[in-house]
Amino acid sequence: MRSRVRDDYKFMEIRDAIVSINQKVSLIGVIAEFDFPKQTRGTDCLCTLKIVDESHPKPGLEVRVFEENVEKLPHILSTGDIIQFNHVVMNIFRGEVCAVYNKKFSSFALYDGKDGEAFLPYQVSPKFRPRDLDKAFITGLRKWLVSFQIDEGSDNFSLMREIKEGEGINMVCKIVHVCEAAKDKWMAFVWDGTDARPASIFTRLKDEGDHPLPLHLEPLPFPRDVFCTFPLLGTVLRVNFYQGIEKSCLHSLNSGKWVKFINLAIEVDGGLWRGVLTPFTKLRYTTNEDNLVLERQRIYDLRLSAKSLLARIPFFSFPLTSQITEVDHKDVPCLTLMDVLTYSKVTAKFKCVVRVVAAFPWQAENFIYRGTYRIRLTLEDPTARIHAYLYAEDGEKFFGGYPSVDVLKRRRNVLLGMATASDDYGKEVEDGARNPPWMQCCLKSYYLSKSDPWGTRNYRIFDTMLVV
DNA sequence: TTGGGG
Repeated sequence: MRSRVRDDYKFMEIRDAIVSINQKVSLIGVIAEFDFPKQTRGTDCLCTLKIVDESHPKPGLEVRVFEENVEKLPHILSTGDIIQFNHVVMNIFRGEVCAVYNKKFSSFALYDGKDGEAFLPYQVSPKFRPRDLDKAFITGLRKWLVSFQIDEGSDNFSLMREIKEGEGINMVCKIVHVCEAAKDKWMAFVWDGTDARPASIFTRLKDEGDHPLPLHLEPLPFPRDVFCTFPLLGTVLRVNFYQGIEKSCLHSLNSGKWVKFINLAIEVDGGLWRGVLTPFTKLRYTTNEDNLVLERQRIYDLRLSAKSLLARIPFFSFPLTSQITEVDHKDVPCLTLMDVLTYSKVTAKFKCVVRVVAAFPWQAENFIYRGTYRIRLTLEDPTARIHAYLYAEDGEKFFGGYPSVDVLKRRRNVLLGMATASDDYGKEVEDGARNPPWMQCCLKSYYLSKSDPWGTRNYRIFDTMLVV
């Protein structure tokens, strides 16, 4: 009897636990992967995590934790943290071995990973009782973890430039910002140094007046000092949280940290890419020395070091086969719209490669108002969107004087990548999604009010000619 | 008891 009590307390290596089906065991391991709480069809909430130790570094053991509410589930701060389970039951579920945490008799304790020094858990379940024995195991795991590299097996991780709509994208990215974008609506901003593919635009230009194409997915524009912390090259993907899981996601997404997402959902909204963390998304262990992280940094460093005038052009505009514009200032290097947004002076001139994703007004006959060109264009590159105006003599230069409405319509259609048709009354209507071509343009920024130069900053296209 | 579905 005495020995059974002792056995109860002893940690089992994962290698031994997986052949102890239907037995109650105690385990301690490093969290290699975890997902976010979901309500089960029964009475409980569930979160699943995968633990590894030296005896079983891959693929790890799944532990399913059932608890009566989200609060009682483990709130994991980071993959790589250490978790201890007492009295979990080894089980076979759908042909796979796993450990099941039973709220009636199991307990857990969560500790910092390899960078931790303390033996005080940061979260424990009510039934947990600490013992001296735990410390030695925590120290051992922390030591082992220093040289541990996770084995990704055959899992495929997409670059930002490979994302497409659907569920189940795996990505390695750096968190560049996390904020409460609106009340109770949190958003993470992630980046891997590559450019997302331009998305088709499905909104109608005739709605542009009342419902303009958004410049960003966050409800309010950022203060400039936040933008200034964003990378200048590569797409920053906005990531939303599936309702109710923010609380368990947020603390594991810290700015500056590289993360691996498994099963990130990808949507397009207003022609902008959006990631969604769902209850089926998992976070996987990674370090700054991870091969996949190093690979992304190499790709980015290579982009940054390119010396050509076109070094910062969008990946998908290369090699700019459709030259629809000609610009003066040919010897000036191209910049990104994030360069433009974060430039240190209000008054400046730039050259960029962008797509025109919207125009207001959209009807060619309204481009000229009281004899003067006045059009607001929405410009996009992989880093940002801005409004830029085509005004007066700059419009004249752009459209080559004052051509007939038919010629203007044709040029607009090319510029915006749009098809039009006529309705039963001969009225022009838009036909289908738009896929605008890339164009080079010169941009100048200026202010409207000297008393508030940053608050009234505007952009205009200049020295640019449409040649279609 | 509960447990991703295709």
